[in-house]
Amino acid sequence: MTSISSVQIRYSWASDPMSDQKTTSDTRERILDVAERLFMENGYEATSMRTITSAAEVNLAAVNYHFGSKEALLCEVFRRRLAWLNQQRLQALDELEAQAAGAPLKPSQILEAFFGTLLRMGEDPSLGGMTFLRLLGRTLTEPAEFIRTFFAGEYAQVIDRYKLALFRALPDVPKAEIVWRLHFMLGAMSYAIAGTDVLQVVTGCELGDLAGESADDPGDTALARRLAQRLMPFLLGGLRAPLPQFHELPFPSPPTPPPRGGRGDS
Amino acid sequence: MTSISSVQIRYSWASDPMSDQKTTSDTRERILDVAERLFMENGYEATSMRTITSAAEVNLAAVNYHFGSKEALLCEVFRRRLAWLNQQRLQALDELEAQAAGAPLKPSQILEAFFGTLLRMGEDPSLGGMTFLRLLGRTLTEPAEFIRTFFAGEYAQVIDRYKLALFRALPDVPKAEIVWRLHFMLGAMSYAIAGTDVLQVVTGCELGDLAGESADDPGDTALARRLAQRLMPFLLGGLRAPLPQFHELPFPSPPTPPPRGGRGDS
DNA sequence: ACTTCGATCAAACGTTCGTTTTAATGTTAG
DNA sequence: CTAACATTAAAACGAACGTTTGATCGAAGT
Repeated sequence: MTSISSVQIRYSWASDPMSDQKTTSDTRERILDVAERLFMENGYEATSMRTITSAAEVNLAAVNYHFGSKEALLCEVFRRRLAWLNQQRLQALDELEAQAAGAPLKPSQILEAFFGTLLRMGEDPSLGGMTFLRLLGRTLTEPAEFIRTFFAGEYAQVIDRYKLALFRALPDVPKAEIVWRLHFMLGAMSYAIAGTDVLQVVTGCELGDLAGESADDPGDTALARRLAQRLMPFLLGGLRAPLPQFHELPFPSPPTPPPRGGRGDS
Repeated sequence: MTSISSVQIRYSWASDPMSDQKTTSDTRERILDVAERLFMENGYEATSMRTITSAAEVNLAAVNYHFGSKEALLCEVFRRRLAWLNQQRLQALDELEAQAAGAPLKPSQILEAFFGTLLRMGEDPSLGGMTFLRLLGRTLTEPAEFIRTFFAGEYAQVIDRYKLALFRALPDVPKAEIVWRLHFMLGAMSYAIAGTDVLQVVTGCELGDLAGESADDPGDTALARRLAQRLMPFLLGGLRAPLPQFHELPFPSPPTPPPRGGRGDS
């Protein structure tokens, strides 16, 4: 219910008639908002242009006019949020490192800067709220080529910075191990967000009980805050878990031939 | 290349002409094998019936004849693996509890029974190997209704048993907290598996270096083993992490401002 | 030998997809 | 007023989708 009334157009030109950016019609923003929600609810492939444009109450051709294609629409849905998010993440790391004055940061500080920045987006509906967080978590596993290359470009810089910060924060942990655990942490967070209604069924609906009612905004906001409180200790515990003891292969230094080669019947 | 020659049909009737099961044509199995791989590579929606049937070298109508619909095909792809997997999981828990003689199990034992059983499937190509594991990880976030209800039914029993085992293993931890962390662990594992080529790009391809060459079977087998060695300590560390201290809101009461972080760690 | 029946086949079904085209609209500048 | 422009509207495009149909094949069954 009330599916369209929550669009809340900004109308910045109404209070700022001097704006020279009248070319940016609100059709664009309305398409982006609706596409963000529908892509989250149904997935990219299962959401048709006609569903998007009719829900946004715009013409079918509007998407191709403003964005060029359906693929470009999805990328733009992410770009307008990820640009801000990853800039915030870099800025948060900058401030932490400046105030540490050369000393390595604490792992908890790094995780707070990376994951806390994201989870705080889930509390702010004007930044996409939980809708965007869920969409992000679900889309990260999409196998489509253009999505993977898009995310690779958007995340390359921020991941590299945080990786180096973790290397310095945990000098005794092998770098490969840190990369693996960064991988695990990203997965735990993405799934926890994306699956709040998928794995809830699996885990017996107890998360749903804790998440409060299914109201549009306050429920999601509370969920984001509660999720952050639960997730951060888990991630920190996993990151600092005792290392696995290897009988062999701490790193692939020797050009090890594939064990049990056999003749390839491929 | 050589995409079809790796089907390796069994031909059990060739050496066992007494088999009364001639009705089970190998067409069924060939469709399931090919569909499993293509659904993993492209996702469910982006994989067409024509792609599946032509790759399996069967007629287009064969899927509808043997399975009824595309949705039923996906469910059958999972059912033939999940039935065995979850039965193994229940059996592993039964044996652990029988040998514990009433005493609560150790968390590491429970995690090993649940996640180790799955990860060992990744080492056995006859059980689907990493192809099935990746498909499982990616499909768990699919928003389609029939997929969610299917998984809910397949996982209900095993999740409930393991949840209770964790409750008894960690009597001092609130049950809601355990459910959350079970949620996080499932996510970390699923993403780590599903994203071995997605998040690899994000994390800088160092996991790919560790995973060895891109050979079909030995690479995946080695990856599954290495993944298990890395993942289990992480999950255990997260599960046993110190509990978050709540200054307020064990339930949603006031609109709390964002808590000023910066408490010491370690 | 004829029937039966499950399995496979080619061909077509109607629908929906993303995109394009062409015309009409409203606004801005000269 | 008009020319130029950016935006929206309606309609259609060809292609691809999941599914269904009716014929054909081949190996039991009586």
